[in-house]
Amino acid sequence: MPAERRPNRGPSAAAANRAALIAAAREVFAGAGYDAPLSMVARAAGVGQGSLYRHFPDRVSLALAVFEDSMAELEALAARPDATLDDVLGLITEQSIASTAFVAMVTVPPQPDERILALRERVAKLLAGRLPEARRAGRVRAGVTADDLVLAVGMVALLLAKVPARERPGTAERMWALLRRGIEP
Amino acid sequence: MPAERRPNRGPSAAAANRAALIAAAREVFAGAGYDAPLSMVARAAGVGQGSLYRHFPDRVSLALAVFEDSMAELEALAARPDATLDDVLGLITEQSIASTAFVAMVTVPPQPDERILALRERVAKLLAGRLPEARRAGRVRAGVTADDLVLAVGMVALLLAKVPARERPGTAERMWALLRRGIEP
Amino acid sequence: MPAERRPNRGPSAAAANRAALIAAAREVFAGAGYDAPLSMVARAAGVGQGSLYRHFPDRVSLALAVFEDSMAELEALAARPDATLDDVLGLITEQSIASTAFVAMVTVPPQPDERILALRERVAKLLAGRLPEARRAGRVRAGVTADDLVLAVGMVALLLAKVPARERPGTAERMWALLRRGIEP
Amino acid sequence: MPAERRPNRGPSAAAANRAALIAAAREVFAGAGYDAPLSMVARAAGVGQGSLYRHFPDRVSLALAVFEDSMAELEALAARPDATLDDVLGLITEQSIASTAFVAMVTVPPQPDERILALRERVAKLLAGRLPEARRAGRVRAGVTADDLVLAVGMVALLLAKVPARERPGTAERMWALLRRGIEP
DNA sequence: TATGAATGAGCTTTCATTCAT
DNA sequence: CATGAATGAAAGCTCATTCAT
Repeated sequence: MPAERRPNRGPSAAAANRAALIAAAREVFAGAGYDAPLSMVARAAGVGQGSLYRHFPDRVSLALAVFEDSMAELEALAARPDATLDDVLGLITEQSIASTAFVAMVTVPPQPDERILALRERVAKLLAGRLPEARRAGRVRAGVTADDLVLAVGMVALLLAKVPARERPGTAERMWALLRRGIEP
Repeated sequence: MPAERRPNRGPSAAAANRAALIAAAREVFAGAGYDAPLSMVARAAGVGQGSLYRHFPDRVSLALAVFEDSMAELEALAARPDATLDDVLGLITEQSIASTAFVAMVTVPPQPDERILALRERVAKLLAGRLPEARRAGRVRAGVTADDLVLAVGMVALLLAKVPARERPGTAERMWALLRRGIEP
Repeated sequence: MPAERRPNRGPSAAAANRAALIAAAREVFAGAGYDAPLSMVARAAGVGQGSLYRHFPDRVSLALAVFEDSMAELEALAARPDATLDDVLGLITEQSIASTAFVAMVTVPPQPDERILALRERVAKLLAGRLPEARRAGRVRAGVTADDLVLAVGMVALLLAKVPARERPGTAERMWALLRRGIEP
Repeated sequence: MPAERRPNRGPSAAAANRAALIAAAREVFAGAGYDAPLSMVARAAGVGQGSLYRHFPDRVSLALAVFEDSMAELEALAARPDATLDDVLGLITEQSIASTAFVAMVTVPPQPDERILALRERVAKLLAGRLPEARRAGRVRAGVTADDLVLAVGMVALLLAKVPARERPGTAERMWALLRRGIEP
């Protein structure tokens, strides 16, 4: 009688498990950092280790899934015709504060992983999309590229990741005060 | 065949071992980050595990030794009467490029270790010392504090740590182009 | 040639592993003392280190499992209405001979561990339960407390632990010959 | 410049070193137990590790030297014509309280080491010497042998070793209250 | 397909012992 | 002959990954 084994809820549970894993990973990555043990994620999701590996064969694929939401949110904002570059940067910053791992990983990939680079491209594209208009509006200097912005965003995210959560808003504020002036004409 | 036991080179090897450990740690920290396994350092130094622990009882004391040189160099520059804030920031940036771990650790301590915080203080003081003059020279805006500079410096170092070595100079250049404008009046 | 990797026998091996670990620990504790390396237990059980730690996260929990049988046996005897104090002491002595670590640990806890102290309490209570009757029967002097008995029992167990197995019965006999006279009125 | 190496005080220091090692070992064994690191002994003695090994090639030989004093004290007492068995047992008990390691090791050797067994013999002989007289004085029952006494003494010492120092006198008292009655006719 | 136990590699740390100086 | 650094073999423990059920 090996204690109480969670019942095999069958294939129909697959989608629910997947969702639970993503939600759990979001929490865990936020709380314990991107390097948290995967077993912690599985436990938090109430799911077996094996299921985690079935859905997400490695840490990166789990992270990608976790970050997809944030990414979508970002792209949704960027797609709105009235969204300015500042709006986009603002949202990224908010996301950095809430989930440093996401922005840092997306903008400054820790390993040369194909899939992560793809994400980075999406961010770059999204920023590039807002850039011409921002230039016209006199918000951005000529020399500043979308790549510069990606790097700046990532840089701030890396910093925020090292800062206690309660100091993040203030720190983000201070760094963007510098960077914004550096971006403006 | 147990591999080849390293001969006991005796006490005279102590100094050489210590130096080898520091050099190896510098490499390893640069390559694999500040969290790299200490055993890797010992291996890279060609030194037994025990010797590493004799010389440096914990990770921080090893790091302090590794970074002492850089710190001294920095303080030497800051002590020269003709050194400007830009000179100091420039040197820190160079150091960030060469040894990202140093600047990142000093400016944005990963753990609240007494000794690391002391280093941070040294850097902050050193920057603060150059600040009034830089303000008088019209190089720095009123609102910018030494703390802002420490954060900025750390932020760039964190970014450089994630970037392949050969892209570091260019990346540092680009980020400081933004930040410098943010700092100036 | 990395030796021969043990095949992963799957979850069905869990119960068997647990039992093997307990059995191995009983042997190892008896042979090498309670301070024996846990890795030795894992090896003796033919089980990976990780499995040992999964089943028993620390030394104490392993010991508790090992000793639970003995404890139950003891309490079963003490619960019988016709059991005398001598019977109980006799059984403890037998157990001391067979598994010195158990009695020594329970009666004279090496560390102030909550769970071990609880075991000690169980033994003390169990002896105390038989004491009044033994006094009435003229088998125990007035001044002798249950605590005295616990100490005496532990003391003998410690001694037996240091004595080669084949000399244990005789040694126990001799020591109890002294102690019994000390206990009687 | 490797710090401050203790000067080599030459051969004449040998005796002083030896004495310092014995004194240090006595302290260390008492404080940190018989299993304390030998390096701790060397440090406490202000002596190099190598010197420790020169004087005492293994832990046992160091222990023997440490215990020789106690042994001599014991034999001196036993040699006095007016010393009773009780006196000798009393002194052993005192020694047990002060330095549990000594009595435990001498009376119940942890390993079958020739030299330790010899010590045990000395204790047995010493007790045997006082036994006939104690029997005549009606202090000891006929069946009780010197070996019984050695075992009893060792047993108490083992117990005391497991008991916090401040409880030792009381515990010794209680156990000997039992044992003494067991010994008397 | 889900489960969670099994596995062992790898890391940190300690310490007995050796040995160049 | 003293010194103390060098050495590496454990030991404890964690975790990514595999795999029988």
